Amino acid sequence: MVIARSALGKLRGKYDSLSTTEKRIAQLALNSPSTVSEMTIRELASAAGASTASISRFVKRLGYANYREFTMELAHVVVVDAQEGAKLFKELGEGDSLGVIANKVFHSSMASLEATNDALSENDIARAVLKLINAGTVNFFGLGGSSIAALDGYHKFVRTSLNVAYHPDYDIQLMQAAKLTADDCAVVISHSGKNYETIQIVKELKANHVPIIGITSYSGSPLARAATVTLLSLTDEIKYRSEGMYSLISQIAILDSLFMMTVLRSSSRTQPVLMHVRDVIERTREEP
Amino acid sequence: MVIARSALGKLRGKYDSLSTTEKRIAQLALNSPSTVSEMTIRELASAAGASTASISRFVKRLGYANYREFTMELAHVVVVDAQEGAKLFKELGEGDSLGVIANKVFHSSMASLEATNDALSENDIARAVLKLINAGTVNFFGLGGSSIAALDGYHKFVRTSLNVAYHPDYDIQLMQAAKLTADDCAVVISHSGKNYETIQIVKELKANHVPIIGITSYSGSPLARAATVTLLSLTDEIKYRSEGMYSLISQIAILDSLFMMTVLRSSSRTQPVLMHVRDVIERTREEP
DNA sequence: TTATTATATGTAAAAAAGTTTCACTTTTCA
DNA sequence: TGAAAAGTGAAACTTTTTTACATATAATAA
Repeated sequence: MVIARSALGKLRGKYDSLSTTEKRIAQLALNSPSTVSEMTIRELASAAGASTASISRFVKRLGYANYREFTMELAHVVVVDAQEGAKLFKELGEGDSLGVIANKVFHSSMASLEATNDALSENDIARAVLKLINAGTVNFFGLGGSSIAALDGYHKFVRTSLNVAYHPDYDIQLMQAAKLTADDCAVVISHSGKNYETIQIVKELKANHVPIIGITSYSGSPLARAATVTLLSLTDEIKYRSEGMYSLISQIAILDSLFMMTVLRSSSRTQPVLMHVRDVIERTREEP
Repeated sequence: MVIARSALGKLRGKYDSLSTTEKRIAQLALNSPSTVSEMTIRELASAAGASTASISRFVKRLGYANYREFTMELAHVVVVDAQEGAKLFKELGEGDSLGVIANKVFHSSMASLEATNDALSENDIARAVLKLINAGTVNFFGLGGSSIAALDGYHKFVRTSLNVAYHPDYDIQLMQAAKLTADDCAVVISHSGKNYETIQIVKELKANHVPIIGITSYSGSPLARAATVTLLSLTDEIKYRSEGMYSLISQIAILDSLFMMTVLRSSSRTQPVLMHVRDVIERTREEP
């Protein structure tokens, strides 16, 4: 199989065998492929001081079927080049355009999702799902920035057959926690995992032996230690001013996953999945 | 530097506002950009069951000067895609394990972010940021599922020097809308862009000439048409039961971007960015 | 509902782009 | 030196693309 030579390669390769006029044309294409790729045959002809006929013959001699094919390949060259150069934007530079800022934000989010996904263990997920679908009531807890994720969890799960509860107010969350039992399930969300009020809630839950699904970014945090199952919402390593920003998206994606799995449970066709959940749990009784 | 929206981004961004015939054309281009990039206008017309005239108008509507420019950009996409490598996730199979389900959810989210990022135009972002930083008060509106994104917007922007407001209650949102003026700014979030209550709010805002930043997934929706600036939160094409699920993450990422840009404004070191915002706007006065 | 207006779409003519023919010039080499 | 070969541009010709126009269809208002 013959490797596809780039347009510039062909140009350089045949350069010596070209006539004077054709060399002029080739020169133009080699010097500024991007410009030439956008020219019509007439424009190129006049730029090279040649006739359109010469250009037409020129591209055929290079092996292209027609002029359009030639410009197309020139354009490819341009793209590849541009990408090589653009690779490496790490940090947000001071003079960055809005487009670059947007790119950076989106890619940080995507990196956070990727990291979070990588860190999830099937075993933990399975245990979490089992707790959820067997719970009398499912209760979401989250304060400050994490209240958004908690609210989202409520919004999603309220569509299922589960009994769910969430209250934005801290005092009510605390009272709610006091009412739960070992038959219920609590989903506690906290980026840092050590917010004082959140920990008060966790203590209350522990006192009542309520199963806790903790969603936090720090595996060593009080929340992570106290939780029955911990799901980590990792963030992209490059931090801006507000590091909690990208963890929200990871938190939500975790909730999405739990939601999807819970929904699938009710579908009879996906009963096998549920069986599999139990299997996974049986198979791994050791625990962290 | 103006961000180059990819051809696919443009296609996805405008897709919803296209006519039936044009959707057919767009579909072809989205499905096999490489093939289409090599077609003449006639071939594409017959492949799409349309006239050459329609194709010509179609590419102009997308913002290209002529058909050749369009095929050229499609060819670019091909190169970029080929380099990305294969993305092999398809649908969720019935017997999929929990780990696979999680993978799928996360990758759908990432794909949604990618599509959303692709479809954002720097021009639109710039206009949105300018509206925000010059507004007397910034007001978030969102009902149902989108209330979460609205709340998130409030949470983020409340840390800035801007005056922000958000109320979860519909009636209060409506009253709040009635109080705003042309000096304020409204951020209206709605996945479908056509929720009845949301549109009532939009009408109220329009009556008062309040600038509207619309965040929705459908470029042809009433919200998108009414908004001063529309930012599209695209979702991965593969839909599950609840398609709004992945748009939340895109919505949040858009808000993150706006937030970052707004924050950067207050840093004196990044004043150039702001200048650039104005530049971008000056430079691009046409367009919808 | 019907009239009216806007939107979509294809046909066909015009314009633009690209290719080929042909006559003329220059170069090559016996 | 002079025939054959190669190079070139003008113009005829073909193909491709755009635009103008007419018609159909959908949306909107009375």
